[in-house]
Amino acid sequence: MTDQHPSTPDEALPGEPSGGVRRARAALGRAVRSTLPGRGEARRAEERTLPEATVARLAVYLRVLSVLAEQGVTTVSSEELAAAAGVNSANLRKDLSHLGSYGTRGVGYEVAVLVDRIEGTLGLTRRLAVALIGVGNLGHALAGYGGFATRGFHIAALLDADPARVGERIAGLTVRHSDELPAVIRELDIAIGVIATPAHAAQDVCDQLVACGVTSILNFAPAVLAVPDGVDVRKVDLAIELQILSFHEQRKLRPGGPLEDVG
Amino acid sequence: MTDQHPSTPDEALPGEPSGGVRRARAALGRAVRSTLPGRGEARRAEERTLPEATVARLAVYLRVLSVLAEQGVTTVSSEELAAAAGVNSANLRKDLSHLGSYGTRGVGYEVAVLVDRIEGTLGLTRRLAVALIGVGNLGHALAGYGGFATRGFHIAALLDADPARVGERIAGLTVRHSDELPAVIRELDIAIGVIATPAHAAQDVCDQLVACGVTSILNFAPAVLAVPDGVDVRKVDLAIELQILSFHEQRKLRPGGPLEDVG
DNA sequence: AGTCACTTGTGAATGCGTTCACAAAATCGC
DNA sequence: GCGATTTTGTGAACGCATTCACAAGTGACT
Repeated sequence: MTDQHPSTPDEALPGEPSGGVRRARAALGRAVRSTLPGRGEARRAEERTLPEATVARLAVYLRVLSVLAEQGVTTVSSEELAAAAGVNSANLRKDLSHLGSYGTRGVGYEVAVLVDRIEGTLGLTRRLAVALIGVGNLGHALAGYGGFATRGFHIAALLDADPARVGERIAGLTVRHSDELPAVIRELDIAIGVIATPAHAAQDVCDQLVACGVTSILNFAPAVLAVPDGVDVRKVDLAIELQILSFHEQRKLRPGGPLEDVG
Repeated sequence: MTDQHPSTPDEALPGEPSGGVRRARAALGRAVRSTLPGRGEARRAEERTLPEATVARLAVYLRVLSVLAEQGVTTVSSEELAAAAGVNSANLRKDLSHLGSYGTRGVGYEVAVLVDRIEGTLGLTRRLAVALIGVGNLGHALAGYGGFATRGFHIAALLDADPARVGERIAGLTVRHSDELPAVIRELDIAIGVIATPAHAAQDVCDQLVACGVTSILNFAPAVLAVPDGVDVRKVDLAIELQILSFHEQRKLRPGGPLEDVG
């Protein structure tokens, strides 16, 4: 049935559902107060609260737009862009309208403008420093993964608790011991922590990150992390993704499925 | 939003059996309700369509329950389980109620029963065969990643388009050439395809998988896949996860952020 | 200028998912 | 047996997200 599952959580997942960002807010309606200066600025819209689902899709649009830009496309309609991103065009338009009015009726959107706006919105104009903790099987791959560096991020430090791994050079970086985490965070101004440790170590590492002021964490360990309010955790869990697929796989085989309606 | 419990350090840390959660009550009562459904109709519920978000969470509950089971916990309340899984307890109860009525009022849920029900629902009783296409940086790590095999899955084949990689042995498997994909799928009864190729190759591989009858795909390539109805695609995109964190990171710095609530 | 074809931006409608709140079990103590 | 206590299961309320549908803006062409 479903073409494509959104994340989540989210997405969620889990994440949204997927996961999804666990963010704690003061739980009361719309904590959007802010400076509230009369009505003036039209560009205020870009900064205010964006629906979580929209943020996730903006990143997708950005990727598609980059490809289009490379191909020399300068203008794109919501219909085209939505198709390429695998979403409904009305949905896309509403997403973009949250950033302000950057399209031209009858024409479409200028690719370059859109790229700029989205990058600005996602805060990709400055490169955030990422620390990767856990240089095992998966962490090793992540360290070398080009996709990280391509846009807006750079891995600034690798850490591991295993003394045997400390000193190893991976992707131009030397692995340091986990004990140095606080120092590393301060020295390198780490904004994002990526946890790729075994599950049993994840909460510990997480606590350390939080204690050192890191408020954005990407967790690859198969564990549920508890964090205080104000800390964002996103979870990537391979086993869970497979299990979700397994569920649908099973459903396809079963009687009573989409095509069968017993009387 | 999602009500994440502030870092209660003694919550349910895997390594820490510190008092609290551990509950070892004797498993008596009507332990064997499952064979003789008291109300008769409970069987039906397990097959009906489950909300997508619920499926994703079931996988999380399963993981938490496994940890509890290892610790010798036999009974758990929705409140406890929800806390350990990072969700609202009413949400959890509703999720579980979709599988039927397997709790006992005034007592809670039997861990073992719940594990069984969830595994059954997710179709984890049979091990599905997974083919991994693309044995580059990330694919290599996935092949060796223990988390895959741990429950319900086994990687049955590795493939790559690069002749230089064909023949290499990874995690007990020999890498075969992508051209053999159709043969591999038939021979090994592949149910799930995992794509870990570069972005430009992903759609091609996807099309081949679909053409060979695979209807469940996990995509690690940074590309949007187009698939026909009836095919499930789940996407794991590291760059997008980081960009979402980046957005929230930026928001925290801005005036009007969550911490600025003073009059 | 006027018409036509096209596309954005957005109110309204709909659907989905989460949370609340409470009645209905179940157990325990007496 | 009965009331106190606990906890499930669920109807109802709520909030967020998606989709629909269309008015309004734009350019092209005559």
